[in-house]
Amino acid sequence: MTKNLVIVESPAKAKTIEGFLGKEFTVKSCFGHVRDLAKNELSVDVDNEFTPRYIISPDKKKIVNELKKLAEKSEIVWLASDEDREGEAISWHLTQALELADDKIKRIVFHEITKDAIIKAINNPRLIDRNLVDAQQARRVLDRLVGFEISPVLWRKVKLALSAGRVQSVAVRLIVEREKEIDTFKAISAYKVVGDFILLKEGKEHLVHAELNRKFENKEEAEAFLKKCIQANFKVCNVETKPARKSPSPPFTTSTLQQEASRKLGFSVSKTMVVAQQLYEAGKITYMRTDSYNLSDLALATCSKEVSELFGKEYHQTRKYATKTKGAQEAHEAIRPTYISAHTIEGDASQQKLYEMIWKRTIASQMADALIEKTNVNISISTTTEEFIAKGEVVKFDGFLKVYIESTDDDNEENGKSILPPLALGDLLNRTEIAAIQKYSVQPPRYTEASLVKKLEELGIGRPSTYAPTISTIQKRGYVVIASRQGKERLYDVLTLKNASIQYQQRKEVFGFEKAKLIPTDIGNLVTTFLLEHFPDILDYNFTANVEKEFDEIASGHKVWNNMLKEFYSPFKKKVKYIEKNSEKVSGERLLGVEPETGKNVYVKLGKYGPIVQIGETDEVNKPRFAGLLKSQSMENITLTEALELFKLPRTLGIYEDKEIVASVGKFGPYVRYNNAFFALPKTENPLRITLERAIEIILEKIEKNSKKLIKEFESNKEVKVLNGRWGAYIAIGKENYKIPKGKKPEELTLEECLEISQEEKKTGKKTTKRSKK
DNA sequence: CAGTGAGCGAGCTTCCGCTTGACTT
Repeated sequence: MTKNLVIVESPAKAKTIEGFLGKEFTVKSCFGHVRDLAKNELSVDVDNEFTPRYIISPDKKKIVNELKKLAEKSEIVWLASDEDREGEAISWHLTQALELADDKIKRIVFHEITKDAIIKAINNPRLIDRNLVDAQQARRVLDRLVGFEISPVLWRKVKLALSAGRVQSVAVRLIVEREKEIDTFKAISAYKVVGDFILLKEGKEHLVHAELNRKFENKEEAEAFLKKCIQANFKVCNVETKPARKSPSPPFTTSTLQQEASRKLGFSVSKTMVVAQQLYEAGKITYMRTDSYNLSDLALATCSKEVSELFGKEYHQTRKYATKTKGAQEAHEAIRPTYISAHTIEGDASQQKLYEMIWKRTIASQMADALIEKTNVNISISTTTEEFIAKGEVVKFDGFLKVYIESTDDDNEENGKSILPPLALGDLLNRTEIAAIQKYSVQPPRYTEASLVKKLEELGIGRPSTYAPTISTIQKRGYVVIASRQGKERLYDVLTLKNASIQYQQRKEVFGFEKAKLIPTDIGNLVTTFLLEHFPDILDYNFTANVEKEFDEIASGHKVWNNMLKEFYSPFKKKVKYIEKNSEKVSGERLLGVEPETGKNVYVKLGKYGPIVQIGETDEVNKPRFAGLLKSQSMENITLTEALELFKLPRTLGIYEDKEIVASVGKFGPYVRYNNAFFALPKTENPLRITLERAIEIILEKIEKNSKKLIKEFESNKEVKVLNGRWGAYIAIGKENYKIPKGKKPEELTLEECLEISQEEKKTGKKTTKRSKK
């Protein structure tokens, strides 16, 4: 019987800490919050001091019971949840859920998982900070009020099952507004001039590449300049060398890890988190949901040793980074390898790549600046005052660059920062070619998942644990999609001076191509417009920052939490009621034109199940006709011709083996139907255009694939099957499915083994998976 | 589950943050 029960949030952490403490301590994890507001009702008594009604979260009942039993047998319960607002609340909820007496609990905190830190924490227990808990309650209740009051307004005024929230609505707004910027963006162009010269020195020819120190607004000016160059002499008129230094980036936080993994490894935000979680659970890295740049003293010391041994003492520099992130809570360390000495790890390719990146970033953060020598050489032109400038860069001491180079979102800086030939004042240069190239300004880039996270973090909106879920929520609600945009072609001018003649040329370039970016949908646009009109304060980019200030005042005891909520709620609720009563339903209806045959109006608007086209008026005796838009179309861009075409569905494509093939769009997207079965069309196919041949191909493929679904069947018991599913092989018995234990080959399973596995899983209480209803 | 889109109105949807497994066209 142990005397001490320590409760932390994460099970991996519990395991590590148990090793540090003696036999007298049992360490358990509560898996985060154990109580919350009930899911399907407001659960806040708004007329009575905003008293929350908490329940034990259904998925935590088991763990709460277990902890309760252990707590009863213990003398002291050490509440060791994270040292931040949520962590403090978790501890307080534990005292309530486990019914712990005040004299039985001790609250302890530590920021790093080292033996010293834990022992120190145990020796310095404190009480639960009720002010901090109240700040969390204010945060929780505010989010509930915002979400559960505004969402129903959207159901009635826009479309069913939509949602609004302090974080998600602002995230969507960012994407919507970026798209607007792109729509209204007008590219302007200027002529950039680059020159190639030859330097003759010591019998050798050296090539010098330089750029003019100004741009020209139009072709005429550019041409006039080139003409002046025909007779000109080019001479080095200034050589300037100055030292510069580059410093490494701080070690990773959740958000910077997501950004860098996206740029360097092409990982989605959620993939990064899944892989990081695996590394964490395997004990390879520290906790992956953090906003702190801090490294433990132990980590600093081992980095110092590692750098010195690998590269020499002169490469090492101890650095501590201060957090500049708004609202950071810094309950953890930065993300770093648990053991710096492990340069690589075992694991799958994703784990290895992500680990290597974390290792390099951590090590580099404790390395010396790179020392660089930058050289600017000015080249005068005898016939005019403009000058060419050649830039060179020489790394004198590589420092941290030996290990790690951070990438940026706009990796298109091409202008050569290379080594320059030995240019000296007064050197004469021969021109080989001077070109004036028309360059267009670049439209703002659409957000990637990772760059959206970066923006949200800058605004102090969302937390490390919610970045990935937020991105998936706004997609699930249909506000945004991840899609690519084809680039468009345009011509640009190139004027080239070679020998004594100027050649004029037009070249083609593709611009605006973007791959896998966040793009708003019609619904995203409509909802954002609606919310901006009626709830501008909540959609304000500073809303979170402002309420955070109030949460801080609650935490410091200068404000009472339910008073803060009262101040917010009274005007807010009034607004909600007013809108319910006075605002019209929005559908984004737009008149496209008239149908030629009938002269009836053709509209596009948001219907109950998504965007639709309507021919005729709603109040006519003859009901209007409707057709849904294709996924690739949008309410904003659809043309009358495209809209009318939609009414050609369903389309009969032809006959295959005596049966008709029909293409159309259904509840689940475009499909072809054949022999009473449905075959979903891949994204690349359009039901309006698909040919009979292609449809047959798709049908045969699917039939082929289905035949492979069955791995094994048993004569004596037809109920039992081994099937191939999306996540590999599984056993299906009637309508229940069972996992195949690791180490067993699906093809070799016998009927007896299958039944045994199903019995086993039922007994261990594992939830068997039933076919989802509906 | 693969043809809905009016209006009536039963019963439903929805937030953010903390944590892991379980999840099967």
